[in-house]
Amino acid sequence: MGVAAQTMDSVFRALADPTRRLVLERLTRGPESVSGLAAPFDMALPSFVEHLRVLEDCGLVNSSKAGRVRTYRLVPKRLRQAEDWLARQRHLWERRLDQLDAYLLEMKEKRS
Amino acid sequence: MGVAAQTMDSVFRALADPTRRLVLERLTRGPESVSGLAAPFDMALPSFVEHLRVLEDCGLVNSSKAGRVRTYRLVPKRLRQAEDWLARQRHLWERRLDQLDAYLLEMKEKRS
DNA sequence: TGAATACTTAGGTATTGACCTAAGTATCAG
DNA sequence: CTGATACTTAGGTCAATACCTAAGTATTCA
Repeated sequence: MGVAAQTMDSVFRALADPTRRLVLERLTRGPESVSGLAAPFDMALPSFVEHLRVLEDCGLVNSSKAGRVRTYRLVPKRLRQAEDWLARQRHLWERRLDQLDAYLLEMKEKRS
Repeated sequence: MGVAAQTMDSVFRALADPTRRLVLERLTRGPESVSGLAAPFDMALPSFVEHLRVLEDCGLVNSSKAGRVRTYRLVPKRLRQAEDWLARQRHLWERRLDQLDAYLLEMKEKRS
């Protein structure tokens, strides 16, 4: 059925940080090294690398090392799973828009 | 342009907990009271209410109190913003599928 | 080979998150 | 008006997160 809850936990958790989201956005322009990814951020390298570890642990990216350079790239699968959950929720929510209508009506009544 | 980063932070953070996701799923069946939402969970009420606070603080739900009963309901806006971010990312990622192809090719080479 | 580069490891601090128990307030039902 | 109900507040523990500095290892290049 659904994706394991722990997977969803770790993916949403990873997305809940602006540094990590910016890294993902950067990677949409192509693979990049650790120092290349770190450059825009005013943060000690070990701290930044920890963000990369979070992204890799949850499967949003992967990496490989050639010589002394480690290169990161996107892995679409997890992001798609997260999007699927959200899309399914939104679908269900919209079937419940009558709730919202009821709420708006209630607000209108309060105002008058 | 985009939604404020802090908003995205708090929404993804809220989604990164299985209890909170289950609450959202429950609310797609309609508004519900605190105790009604809490019933399925083996958790002290104050702990559970804290989850509701997180959901309300980030705008995924709202609540109103009538007498001694507080009722929660979904608010679609934030979820849609989160979905939009993910959809945009996925779109960009897919335009980069050549990266993935390159990676898969690399793996194939390693295996041989 | 020796210095520079690109991470990596080790370990420390401060805040936040997820839970708990105990006790409080506000409403409603009889 | 009294007890039960439905939260709410107060405060405490424990683990995880997001940073840091300092020092290490592994490559590459002159």
